[in-house]
Amino acid sequence: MKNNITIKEIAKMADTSVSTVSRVLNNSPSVSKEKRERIKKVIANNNFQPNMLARGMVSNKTQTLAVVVSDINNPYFTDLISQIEVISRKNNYTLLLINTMTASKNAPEVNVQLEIEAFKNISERHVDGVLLLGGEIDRDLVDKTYLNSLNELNEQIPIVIIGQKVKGCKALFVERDQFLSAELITQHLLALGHKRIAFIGGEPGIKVTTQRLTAFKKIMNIYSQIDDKLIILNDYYSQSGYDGMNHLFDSIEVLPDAVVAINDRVAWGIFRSLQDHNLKSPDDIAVGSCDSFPNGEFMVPRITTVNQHNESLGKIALHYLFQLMNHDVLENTEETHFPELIIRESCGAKKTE
Amino acid sequence: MKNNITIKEIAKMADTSVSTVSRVLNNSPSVSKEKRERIKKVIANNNFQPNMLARGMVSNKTQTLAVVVSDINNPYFTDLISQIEVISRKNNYTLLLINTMTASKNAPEVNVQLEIEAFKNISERHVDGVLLLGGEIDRDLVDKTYLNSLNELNEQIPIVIIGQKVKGCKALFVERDQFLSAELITQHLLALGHKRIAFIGGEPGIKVTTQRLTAFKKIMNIYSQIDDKLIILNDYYSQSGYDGMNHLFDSIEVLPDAVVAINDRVAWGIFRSLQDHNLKSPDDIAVGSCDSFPNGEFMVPRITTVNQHNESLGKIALHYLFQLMNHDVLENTEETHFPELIIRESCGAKKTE
DNA sequence: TATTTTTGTTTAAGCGCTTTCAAATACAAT
DNA sequence: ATTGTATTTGAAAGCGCTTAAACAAAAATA
Repeated sequence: MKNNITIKEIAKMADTSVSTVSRVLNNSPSVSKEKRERIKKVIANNNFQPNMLARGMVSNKTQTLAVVVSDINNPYFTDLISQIEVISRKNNYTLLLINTMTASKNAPEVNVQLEIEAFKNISERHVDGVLLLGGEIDRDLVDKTYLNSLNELNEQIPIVIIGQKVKGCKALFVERDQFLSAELITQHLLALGHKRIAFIGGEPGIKVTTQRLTAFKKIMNIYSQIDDKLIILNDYYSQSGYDGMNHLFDSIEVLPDAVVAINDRVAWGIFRSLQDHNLKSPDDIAVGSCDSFPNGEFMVPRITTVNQHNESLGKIALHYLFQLMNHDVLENTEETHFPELIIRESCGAKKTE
Repeated sequence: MKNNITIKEIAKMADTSVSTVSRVLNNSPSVSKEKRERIKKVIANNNFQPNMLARGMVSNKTQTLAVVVSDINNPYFTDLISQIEVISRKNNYTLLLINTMTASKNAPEVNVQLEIEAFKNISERHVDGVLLLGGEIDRDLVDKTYLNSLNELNEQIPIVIIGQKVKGCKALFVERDQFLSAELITQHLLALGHKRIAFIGGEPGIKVTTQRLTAFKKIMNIYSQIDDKLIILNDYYSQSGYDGMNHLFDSIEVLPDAVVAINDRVAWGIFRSLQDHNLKSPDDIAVGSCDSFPNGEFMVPRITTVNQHNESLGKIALHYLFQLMNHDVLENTEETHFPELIIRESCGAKKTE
């Protein structure tokens, strides 16, 4: 492995001092034109790359953002990350990626420990900012030790969390309205004449699930009634939708008219289960979802779902993070998006009694 | 933002020298038991985290691996990354993520430039190793400047590439057999009695596509014949499959018996197109794919595809990377996996003439 | 008791940069 | 020539850590 050339050697070759070279590297003004040119030439000829560690030591800036994500295999998160990556790169930041896999059902203590270690790691690395996407913070009851550790990191480095606000957490939150999304799809199904509606998917004890389920129940209580046997939680994957729907077939006498899935992937599993029982959506059972995933328009049937405008979520989060990093007074972005119903096929047309 | 405590202050508080504190941090032997305990206590009480930048400066180790990936929204890559992340973390490495988005069809020069800048960034950051997943390296004709830049980085930092070997590239390659995967699915379709077979998806000029297409043609030439009008390349997404199949409906008099899709996502688009034309797979047109994606078993119809054993690819790549980083003599992993046909529903049963 | 060896500790140099401060040079105005 | 001012430059300190080398104290050997 080749040793890297240093600023010292550049200085020697350009017959000047280290400080002057440093000045041209940082575009400091007070360097004479000819000297600047000469130094630049030497830098280019030798393909010199300043060592960021050394720079970071003195400037206290690493040009690095940490992204802590609970499940990098979830398209919702990768979508966010790719947004974040592009904007970061444009602003000269590189991402440190930490996948805490909280979504996989480890024992809660394990997950907590994993994330706390991530915070420690981040602290040691002196990144300039932190983005937290999902994980322990999403639980209805956030672990106390965890919260302390997060707040402690927040004293050192600004943190922006994409998720639902947590009491006692001092980081900045960027929220989506999880209630409204579930309300929209439930209302839509009711408006189409469906009465007996199931709710499938999502993990108990996780805020998103709790909030969507609460909204579902609220709307159902107003316009119809709830059958608790039709509520089946588990997680956010297709398997969960498949198992959930199969369970209904196995355990219920009267099937529901419609199903609300926690997201499109769960809906996918539900479609598969329906097909296995020679039933079709929407003709036999309508299916709507609360969270639009890519390629929903190619599903069979094309899925009716709720778009949560994830496309600008990363941008907003970074907007705030950069402001925190600059110690700016926080200034609102204009981008407040409301969830939006995407009507396709899977809920069917108006049902005539 | 709180200032971090330093080793110097710890030393003062523990009434000892900086070097002794450093020794207990690094588990060096020659520290008396009582002093070690005392120092450890002070460290714990003050929640001291050694500054990794400073450590990196002197040790020339950053405990960081760079992952350069061309499309983080592609489940194939996120799957790899999550494997890589887990193993790295266990070995005390954190990932620097760079998404070059080559998969999006920028002008080639733009992509090349983007990756070259990524290499520069990586070089500045003095990471300990680099993993390259897709991108420019996947082209049939790799750009010369790009290759130079990659080789140059490789002089400084060990690089492992998951992809097809490139002549003149000095990094280490971990390959999958792209020919065999396409052969398997093509043979399977032929064995079931299908004769007129289309090939949809993939990007021209990209190695994976070229190799799979070559294999497809080879097998077709032996057992049947090729109709060039049935070969439609584009990219790797569902839209591409949808458009491709629609194009066949619009432009061809005699539809094919079967289709080979470049991957499951493209197949998904094909299914949607078939449905739009009131056709069904496998009954009307059989569809097989070369590259298994998660949840294929929930598709309607359940897709017959080829498993390329991605589940151990990341592990193997890291195995080699760690060896390179240790300047070990390269030692083979025992894990040579061959692609494997997963027979589900979408190719149908044996066709009777 | 003197001498060597072992063990524990500190001092100091240095990793590659940035930045302060003081010195040197240039130029203009007197 | 003399002074004042503005512009360039370089020496040196320091960022937080590791580590080689020097030193001191304790233990082992003669």
